[in-house]
Amino acid sequence: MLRRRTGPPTLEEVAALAGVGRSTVSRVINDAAGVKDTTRRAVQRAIAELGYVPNLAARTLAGRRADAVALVMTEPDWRQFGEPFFSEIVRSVGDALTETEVQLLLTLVRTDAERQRLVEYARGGRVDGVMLMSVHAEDALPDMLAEVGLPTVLLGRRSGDESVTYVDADNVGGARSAVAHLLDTGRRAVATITGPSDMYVAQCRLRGYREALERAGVEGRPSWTVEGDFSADSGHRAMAELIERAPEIDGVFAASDTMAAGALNALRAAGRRVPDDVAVIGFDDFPLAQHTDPKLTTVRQPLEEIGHTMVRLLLEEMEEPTVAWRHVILRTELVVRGSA
Amino acid sequence: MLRRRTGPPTLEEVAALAGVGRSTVSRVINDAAGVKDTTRRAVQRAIAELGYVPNLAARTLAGRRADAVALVMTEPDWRQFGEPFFSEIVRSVGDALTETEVQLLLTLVRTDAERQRLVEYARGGRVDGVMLMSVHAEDALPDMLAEVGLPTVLLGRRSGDESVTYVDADNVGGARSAVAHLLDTGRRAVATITGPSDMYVAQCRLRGYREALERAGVEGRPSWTVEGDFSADSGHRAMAELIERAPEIDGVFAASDTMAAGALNALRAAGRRVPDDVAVIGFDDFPLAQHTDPKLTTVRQPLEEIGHTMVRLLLEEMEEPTVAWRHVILRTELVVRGSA
DNA sequence: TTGAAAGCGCTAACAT
DNA sequence: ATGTTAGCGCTTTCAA
Repeated sequence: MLRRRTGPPTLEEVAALAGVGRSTVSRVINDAAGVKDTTRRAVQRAIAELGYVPNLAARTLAGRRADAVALVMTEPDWRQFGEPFFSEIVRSVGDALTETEVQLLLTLVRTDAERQRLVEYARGGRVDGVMLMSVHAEDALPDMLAEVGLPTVLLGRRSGDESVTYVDADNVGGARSAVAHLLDTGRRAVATITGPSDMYVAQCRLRGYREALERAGVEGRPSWTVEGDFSADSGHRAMAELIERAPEIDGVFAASDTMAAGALNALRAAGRRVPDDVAVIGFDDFPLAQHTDPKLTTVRQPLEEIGHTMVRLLLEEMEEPTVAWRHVILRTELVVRGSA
Repeated sequence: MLRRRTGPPTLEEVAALAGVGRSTVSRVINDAAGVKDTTRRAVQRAIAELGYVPNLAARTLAGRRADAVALVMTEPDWRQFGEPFFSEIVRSVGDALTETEVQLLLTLVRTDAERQRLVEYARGGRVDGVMLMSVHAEDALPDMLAEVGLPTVLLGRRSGDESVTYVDADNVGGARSAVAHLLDTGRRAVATITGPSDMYVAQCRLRGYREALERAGVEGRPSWTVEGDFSADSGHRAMAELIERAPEIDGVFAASDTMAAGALNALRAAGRRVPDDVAVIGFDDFPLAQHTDPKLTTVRQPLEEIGHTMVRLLLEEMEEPTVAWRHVILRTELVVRGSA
């Protein structure tokens, strides 16, 4: 590091210049009570004059916290990064933190080397807590962090009995209400395009679909369920397959709006009118729907609230560490727009 | 897993368990030479047994570096975040760092409070260097960092005489070659949709446009230049305006492919055939063009190389701090696809 | 090849 | 209200 001549100004130098003791300076920069106003001023003047900035490493080492939290994105498929879903989460997490003294650190974990580096970084005490997005079922990262007592919050669950604190949307309920809506509006043969069956979120949405059918006394058929991978392309292919093998369907619930958009295209390409012949509802990965079809009815996830809640849980856990993990499931909302 | 008994294991505890001194353990974890092989093994065993991870704050304080760099995104308009341009840069920077011990920290700076927080974070010694993306002309952040001797690299310039080390694409040359291509392929009345005139990058691309016209001996008209804001919408509006006030144009150079996409739509809406009636070239914010029009001819920026170069410059500067700032301008490439 | 000891700059008891 | 002091966990001379 360049400076090291005398190095950057230290608290001690400030104290000397202000003619006070170290601890007084410490009190001033930490807004502690019990400093005479004139003294405080003198110290502040010295700080300004020297351009003093506290050494965070020293502060952390001396027992206080790192005043930083990490928002980790574990995504091998890098293109996900640009998705509105993520940028929306990042934005809301940033918003929730903007009032605090806590610095938000976004980090990427793609390879095992990066995973290892992150663990060392976090365990090394550089952050006070970690939020993880898009964690896959087999990923041990959350456990590696939580087990060491580092406050950790997950966005979504890896499975039905997730042990780490998490915030999730009510995927089952959301799917159920979407399908119920289709049935309520006169559709009978409602199909579904699911997400990858090894993802818990996809399982939940499929469960919701099934529950809605069951509650309405509709006998679903195996041919009404096709698996996609959340991408628009897969939605297109799945829809084409549905048209082929179950021409009777008049409603579709897609486990993501991206797939819903693909399905819409496939329907139109096949000459089916939407929503007259077939109605489509997608599970909303948020503002994306607006880019694809502004009239697509969707199940909206409360992304803003998810971000805020993650931050709240994390800060709470940082404040007073608990052994009890907490799980929050947020309600979704069915947004009915023109074309469903 | 038991923890927090006395806190996480320290180097000292490792030393005790291994039956050696502190410094020996330090040497082992830092891969320093001069440790007998059997000793090294013993230490490693102790480390594993205790699950020891070095305290990074202590390490940093003791004089070594933070082993982290920040990639800062200063973007009030948050929606930019999802742009392929940024995700591509983030990806390539991450790639360039993946082999190193350096942790990449992405941070967002939207408000002044966040700006301040970042400065304190960086000056506080938590990162060894900073890369900044999408810095606006009036932003003093780069200076605030560079002036304290913190290695700093900019993506793009704030003005013609940028003082902080930067990496930029050859915007003038890229624009020139795009327009030259249009002229070479028989277009005469080539218009341009510029970016915001207060952004240096937009100025450069406009300059390139003008230079190309001049070199070809084509007399440009004021009505051939319309200002957009890099968004697709603005491209659409600008094109509509061009059609209106300069119906003679048969070629358009847009300062971003996003605007080019908007322009394309406007042209088609107006019944102009593309590229038969009007050819369009956009300055590529990278993979985006593929989402809009796979046949759109574009000026491609070497984003991968930009990211790598930023990292290289930063690491070099971290290695041995220089007073001399360095500027790198990378060549662009005209990618001719079907429809130009 | 190894250990002992002196800080790195700060916070937080504890004195005053 | 303020100063003194003892660490926080590590790296790094300097001896041995």
